[in-house]
Amino acid sequence: MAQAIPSSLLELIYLVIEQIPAGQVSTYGEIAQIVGRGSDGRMVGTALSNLPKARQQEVPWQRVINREGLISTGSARQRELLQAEGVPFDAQGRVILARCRWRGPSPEWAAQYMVQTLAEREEGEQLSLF
DNA sequence: GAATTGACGGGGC
DNA sequence: AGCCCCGCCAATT
Repeated sequence: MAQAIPSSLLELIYLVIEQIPAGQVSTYGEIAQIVGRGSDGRMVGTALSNLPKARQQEVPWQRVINREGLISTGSARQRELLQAEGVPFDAQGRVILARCRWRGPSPEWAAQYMVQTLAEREEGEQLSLF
């Protein structure tokens, strides 16, 4: 088995974010949904705002954006990193979530760390193809 | 220990 | 689309 389940909520949040593949993104709310344990989007935001400098190299913080597809920090640096990974943006500068949203951890991984998987999105989430 | 803050989200208008 | 209010709760002060 890989590593132990983090005892601290912040560490677990970091661990989940580390699972997001390059080129894909997730939202604060979804990370919280996966982590469970009563966490919510704000906590994920708090966790990232407190992300130690040392961890910035292992936690892909840039792949977590808000539900609007906007970069909450307004950081140009964050956008550059995402574009470099191939994350699609629309003309309004919003990430096209319909095309690069992370589907969440595999059932196996989720079971191993006792976290949740994302519910299937049956909605016809507008495939804003323009 | 109490009050405040916040890289959020959903719902109502 | 935009705006406002409210809940949620760890971290900070």
